[in-house]
Amino acid sequence: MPDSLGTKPPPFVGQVSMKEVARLAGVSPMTVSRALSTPHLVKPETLEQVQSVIRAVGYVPNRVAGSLSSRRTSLVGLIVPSLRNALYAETIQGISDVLQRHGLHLMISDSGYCLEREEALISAYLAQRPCGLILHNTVHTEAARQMLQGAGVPCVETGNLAPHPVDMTVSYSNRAAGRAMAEHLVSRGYQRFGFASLRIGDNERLRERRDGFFEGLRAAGIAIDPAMVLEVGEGLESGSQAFAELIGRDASVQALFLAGDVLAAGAIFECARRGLRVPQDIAIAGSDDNDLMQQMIPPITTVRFPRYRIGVRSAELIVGRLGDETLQPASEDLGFEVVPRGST
Amino acid sequence: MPDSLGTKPPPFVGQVSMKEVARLAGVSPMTVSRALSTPHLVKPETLEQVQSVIRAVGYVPNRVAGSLSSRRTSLVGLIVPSLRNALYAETIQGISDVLQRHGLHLMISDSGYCLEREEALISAYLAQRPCGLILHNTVHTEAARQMLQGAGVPCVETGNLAPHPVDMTVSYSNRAAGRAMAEHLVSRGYQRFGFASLRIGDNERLRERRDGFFEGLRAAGIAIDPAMVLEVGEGLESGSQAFAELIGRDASVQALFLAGDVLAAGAIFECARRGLRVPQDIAIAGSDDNDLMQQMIPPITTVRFPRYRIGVRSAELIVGRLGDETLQPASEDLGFEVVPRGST
DNA sequence: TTGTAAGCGTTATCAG
DNA sequence: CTGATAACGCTTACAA
Repeated sequence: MPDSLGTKPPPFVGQVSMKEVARLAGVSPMTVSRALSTPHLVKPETLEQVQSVIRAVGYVPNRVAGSLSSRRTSLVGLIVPSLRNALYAETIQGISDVLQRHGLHLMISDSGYCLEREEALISAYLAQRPCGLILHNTVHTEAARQMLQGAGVPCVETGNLAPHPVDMTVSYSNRAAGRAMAEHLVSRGYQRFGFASLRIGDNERLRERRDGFFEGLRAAGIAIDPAMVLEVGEGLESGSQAFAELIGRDASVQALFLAGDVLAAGAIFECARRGLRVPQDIAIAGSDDNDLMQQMIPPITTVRFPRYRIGVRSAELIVGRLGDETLQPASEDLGFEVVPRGST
Repeated sequence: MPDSLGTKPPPFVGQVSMKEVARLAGVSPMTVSRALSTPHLVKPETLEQVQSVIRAVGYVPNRVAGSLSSRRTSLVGLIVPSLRNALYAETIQGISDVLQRHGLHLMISDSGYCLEREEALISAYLAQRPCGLILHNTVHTEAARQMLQGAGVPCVETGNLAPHPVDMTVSYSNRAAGRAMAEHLVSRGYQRFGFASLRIGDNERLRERRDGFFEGLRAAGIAIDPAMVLEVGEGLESGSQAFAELIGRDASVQALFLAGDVLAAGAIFECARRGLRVPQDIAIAGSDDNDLMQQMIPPITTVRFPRYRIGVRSAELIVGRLGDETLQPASEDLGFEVVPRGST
């Protein structure tokens, strides 16, 4: 996969090695190593001496060598479906905040919602011997599962409650969220529903959310017309289109659940353009709360997921495992919240 | 900085080493190495033999060892001011897309808009011996500059046209963008202006955009009242507040340039709530185009920056340098575009 | 508190 | 086309 990037004498930072620092400081390399990793075990004067040489020559330790020797890197790998999506940004920030506090570094890639690409990435990441792996996905290829299981690297799956986690999970239940939204809408008295989401494909999270929604409706004795179920692309524009399509198919529809991305906001914009009143003429609910949902006119009823917290807990589980390898596989359900607003 | 994460016998993926694979395949480790990196240099039958052992035992090469030996990693470091911000997401995606194509991996952190934290991150990243570094920032501490210069690692600065790049730059001119927006608004006939941005602090990009705006107004013989210049927090809500504050200070203001984040959209929402007509009662312009700006009612005039392209070109410059170390420092201006819409 | 010795698992190099 | 050998720059383990 990696194409060759030239084979000339490669660039390298280390003009100065630990050995050289040691020589200049008149100590052994081991003492320099200690001065860096366990300064309290070095005599103050020696420490001072070493540190001054380090500063003088601008020595930057080589973690590649260090990692090989100690058999431990400071890299945590993260694979998300998409980097563009603001959705994942919150989680990434949570992960990053925790890792940074612990001197760990985040390696990140996107699978483009493709399981085969995820598999390739997992393999490439394992080659870097990361000290942890976080996957925003709970469905993997068989090969990927095997690699993960065999690797013995702490691994957190997130984005959905995984029934059979490879190792650890931190998430919320998309199915329950969908159900809860159905219950909310039913409780408001709506009877005729429409549903749109991003393309589901391999996306277990969306599938669950949708199925949960249908389940909730069924529980209330309501069936949704298959013609009123849509998959569309990303972006506000798609939300507008989804709205147009659904209302075109059944003008008497009373409530739409537009699950994912900012589809619901796009629908509200479309309503405004058409002069439709929300929720009097039609109710609209979304998922993934953010300040746009809150600021829209009317503000949009959504399901809120604790995305930042999920990032934080995912990273914390990795860090915890590093500190204590006997920690058992954990599965955390961080829940969700239906936020009722003016749009329903 | 890294706090100790336990010192027990560390976890490791490599149940199987190259040596072991070699033994099982009845060849030397070097042949296994070649089978992996330069398969065309290995006799087909030997290759087949080695590959089948690799599959059988699930061997995952250890890139840490490989990197140490070859003195070359496949890691590119990226430091952005914030991971949350959708702004950077586009650029990150561009970088990631290119790196992935070349078998490189992205290490990412956020500096939280803090130069000292950026410095610490640069140092930590250099310790990983990355094959490239991308900084979404052009102003650094003196120590950071020195490290970067001494490191000899390909480095791209972005986010603003750097007058004195450490190595390479890929960007657009925030100053020119500010000026262009001033010219646009002046050309529409507005005379009394207000300006709000996120907190500027060490953020050279925002400072330049603001100064460019003032410069453009001055060039048209227009002065902006210092009381009509504001700094606010992030988010739509802040945009609403900025609007409220500015209009409160001078009800006769005709046009607002809300530079940064989604401030302009927040202002438009506030107008809607107050029943003000845009642009008849007041014109509003923003920066950083995205589909929200486009979908708002009215759609918002903005400056559009080629954020995805910037990511792509940044990564390409790194990759290019890896392939040919004699490539000279490049500085690319990818420009920007004022997108006139209904809000002005 | 410091030092010595022995790797860590690859790849560069050169010989065959 | 294949192999032997010597690094790569650090840390672990043990000794002094």
